[in-house]
Amino acid sequence: MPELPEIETVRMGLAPALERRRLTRIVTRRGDLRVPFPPRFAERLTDREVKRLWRRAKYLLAELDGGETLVIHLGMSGRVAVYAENLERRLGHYVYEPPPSGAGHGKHDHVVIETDAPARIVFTDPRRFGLMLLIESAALHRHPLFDGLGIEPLSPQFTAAHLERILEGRRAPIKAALLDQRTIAGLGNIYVCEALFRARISPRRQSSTIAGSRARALAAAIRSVLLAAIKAGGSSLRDYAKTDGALGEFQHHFAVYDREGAPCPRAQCKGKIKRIVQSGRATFYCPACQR
DNA sequence: CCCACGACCTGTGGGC
DNA sequence: TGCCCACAGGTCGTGG
Repeated sequence: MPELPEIETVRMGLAPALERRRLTRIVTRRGDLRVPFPPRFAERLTDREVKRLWRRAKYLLAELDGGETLVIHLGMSGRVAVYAENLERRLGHYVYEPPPSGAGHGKHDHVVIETDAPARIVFTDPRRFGLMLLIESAALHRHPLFDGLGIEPLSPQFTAAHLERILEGRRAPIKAALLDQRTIAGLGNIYVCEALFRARISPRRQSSTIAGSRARALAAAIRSVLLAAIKAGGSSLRDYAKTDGALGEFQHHFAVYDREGAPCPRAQCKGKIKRIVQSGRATFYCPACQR
């Protein structure tokens, strides 16, 4: 479920159970996800306190006392569920109360973390493209996973001028450039398609031609689609997005994604949504109003 | 450096 | 009804 708005939704749902809480018990059910768990993973987490939970690109980052940060990526199919007992008023509205006895024992439940909230956090990932790492907090920005990442699209530094500069001289189609995490951090297939639609820009357009008013439209579209998706609790396709098990709602607001053949939702436009493949991934757009 | 593509893994939905 | 294959929110390594 995992682009920036979904990760941000998970972060907000997880924060009450993690921030300023102590990790009391960690269980891993296998040796690896996309990469092996770090050596002595459970021991290094046990009895640590989470100072803050933040996000960079599509990574969730739990900064621990003791100088390390727990890095979590959800890959394609990763999910996080929070089970908290009798904490409704303090923690928000968790639907699982008390936790079902089987919680954390599903076929693809790979990691279970308990905290003194008290809460049980279950990480599920059928495809195992996700990862969990421990990295020294002070060295995070120099770590290979993070040092080449592009700008955060919701930061004040993300402007049309910045966008124009990072697309300068690039020959790849704009769809591919926006998917590249070194250009902008956090966009994925859904929100790139949706942002290009909002900006009326063809996904096939050469990146370097996006300047001036087009850059302004695209920067604004990226920001607006991400904010709208976060407000809606992210998008739920086959799975649920939120830590309380409820579905995100933004999939009901897709203009183009997974809507091949549907009429273009833009007023006055007579176009029909088309599906093409770019660098191996599906792209959806309206050939009539996206240029 | 820049870009395209296949690989990684499991589940599911649609077509026959 | 059942089978098979194409495809799925992301990265990463390789090769041109």
